[in-house]
Amino acid sequence: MAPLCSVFRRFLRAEGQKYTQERADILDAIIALDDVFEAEELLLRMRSAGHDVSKATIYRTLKLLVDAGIITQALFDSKQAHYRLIYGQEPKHSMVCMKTGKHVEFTSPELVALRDRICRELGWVPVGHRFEIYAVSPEGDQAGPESSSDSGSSGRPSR
Amino acid sequence: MAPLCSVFRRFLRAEGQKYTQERADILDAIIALDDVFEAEELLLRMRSAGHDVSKATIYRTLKLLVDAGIITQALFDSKQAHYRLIYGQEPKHSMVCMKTGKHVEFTSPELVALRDRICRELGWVPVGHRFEIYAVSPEGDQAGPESSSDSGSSGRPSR
DNA sequence: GTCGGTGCAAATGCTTTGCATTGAT
DNA sequence: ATCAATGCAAAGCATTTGCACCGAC
Repeated sequence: MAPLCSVFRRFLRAEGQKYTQERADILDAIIALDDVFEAEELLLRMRSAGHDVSKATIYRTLKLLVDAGIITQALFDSKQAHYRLIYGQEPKHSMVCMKTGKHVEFTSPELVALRDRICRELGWVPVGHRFEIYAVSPEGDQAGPESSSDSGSSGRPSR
Repeated sequence: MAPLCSVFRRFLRAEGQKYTQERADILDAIIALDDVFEAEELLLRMRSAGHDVSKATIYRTLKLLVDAGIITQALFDSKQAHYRLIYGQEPKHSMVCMKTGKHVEFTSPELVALRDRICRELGWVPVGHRFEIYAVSPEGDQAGPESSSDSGSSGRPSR
């Protein structure tokens, strides 16, 4: 089992906050999810697992988990916030399929190196970054070009 | 003068839509802005320039401009949508200062190369990408470490 | 026993939409 | 003339917040 609860607990203590049942349950649910997720989804899964929490608490706890460095936001091309576990994981990034909506996560040390170099050149100190690729997956490609008169424009997410 | 209006016009015609005064004014205002902007900001600037348009039209037109490949969304670490002109420009990315909130734009051909390689390795066809760096700018650094007991966590935007 | 946490419902704030009017083609 | 666009105000929706009660320390 992950040391994540201890990490969270430690973080909360340092902030003068409490480690409650709800917060523990939310963290457990996130670990069980093991993928990119959104607040609503988390709520539903917890509910069906018999661990009911209010939406407000979900949101409040997600914020804490982000601050604790345990999760981070991901998949920004959407109006809804998405999150992903990061603690103890190599930095991951998303590749999103423009045809099927499917997304896969990948890691890239080169990317970090590139980031550091760009920062150095500009005199900034790197803290973090976010990289998202929009592409067409093999499956989406097979599906053949679809309707929407979209062909002329440059690569941009369909939101 | 930019050929942007013709590009937009052509796009609209192809979609069976009309090139109206309002749409022309909005595009002009965006060109004049010459930076990352948000809907509200655009509205205000247009208003003070005597080109009043409704908020609804701003939003509707921004969507069209994105579809036309003329602008794109940017600066995702915020609850508000931000846009940036992209037509005819080298792909730009943002570096955001975690202390001052300042952001600068930069370009990076290496990044595109890296993206293409990652896609190739996974068998996907690249369409576009988005890269955002969170860092501390020289000015932010001088300001010295500030209050919020944040030091322990990994790099993540403060939202 | 103290604070801080939780749930609820109401409030926010950006963005979208329905509808009657206006305007581009 | 026709069909789409505009403006307005109302609706949506994810997220946040105020407040009374509850629970971790």
